[in-house]
Amino acid sequence: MDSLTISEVAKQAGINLQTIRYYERQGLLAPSSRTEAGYRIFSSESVWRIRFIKRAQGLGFSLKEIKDLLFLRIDAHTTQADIRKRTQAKIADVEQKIRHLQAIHTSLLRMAQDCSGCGPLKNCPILESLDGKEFV
Amino acid sequence: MDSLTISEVAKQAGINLQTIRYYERQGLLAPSSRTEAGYRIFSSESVWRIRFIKRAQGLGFSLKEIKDLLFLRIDAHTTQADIRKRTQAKIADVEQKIRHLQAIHTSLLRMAQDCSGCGPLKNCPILESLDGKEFV
DNA sequence: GTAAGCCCTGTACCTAGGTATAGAGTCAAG
DNA sequence: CTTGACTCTATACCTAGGTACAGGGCTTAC
Repeated sequence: MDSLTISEVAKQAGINLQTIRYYERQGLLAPSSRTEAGYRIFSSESVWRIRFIKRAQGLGFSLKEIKDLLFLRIDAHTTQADIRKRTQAKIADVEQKIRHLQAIHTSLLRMAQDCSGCGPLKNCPILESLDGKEFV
Repeated sequence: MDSLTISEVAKQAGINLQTIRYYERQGLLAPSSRTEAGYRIFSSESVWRIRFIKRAQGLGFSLKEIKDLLFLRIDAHTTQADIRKRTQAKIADVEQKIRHLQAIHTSLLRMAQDCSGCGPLKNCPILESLDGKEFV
């Protein structure tokens, strides 16, 4: 009752069947065994693992980083501190992305504020900004 | 003196030569003419246009959106209001991305704070979060 | 025993924004 | 008149994260 076919896993995890095979190729997931005919057999743990992957992706981890996390987890020498360190690196990463987007946001806002929304196009301050006449 | 070869444009705009041909294929840029031998001839305006593209990219516009902006600009019926509207749509887009990253940031921070950084791995609150036992 | 509905592998395709390579033609200097 | 630097097109390759399809093999119910 704990042995699932690939389509059952896909359905339970809410994921495309092809994606499961893709994760297997990427080394993120493996069937616990195969039938004589070569059919993949998964345990319900695989469903958890896919959910883990999806949550971590949602938090901005790449598949490669997630794979690292999974292997860290399996490694007997890994400590909570290791996992915490990865998480803190990812926090710094996300903070960096936010700062970048905020700089973009500021520039766009300034451009839109400078523009009255009327007047001839050739005097459009937004396009002038993009032309680099006064914008860094 | 206003007619440049592709490699001169590439050098002046600080961009890869192949990228210029790529932009041409994408309809973002075109040589003003060709020599008899088929060599592209650019005007120095192309250098400005590439800078425009690079600035707009830096502000989070995709090449497709930039192409739209360029065509808007050429269209005689376009007004400042049209350009302003695009810019405001992009502002909303950037704000959305910032909100998403901030939600990620909050979750990651909470996970890291819950984790003392010591203790056995099997009790790691970060991994528990990712396992979905208490985390949305 | 056969048809539907699974499953397998391998390969190609997709977006986005390029970069690289192959094979051929052109141009200018010595 | 040849050599090296430049250009052309076409095609392949790259990351990231998948998705789709072709051609075949199981399995199960009728």
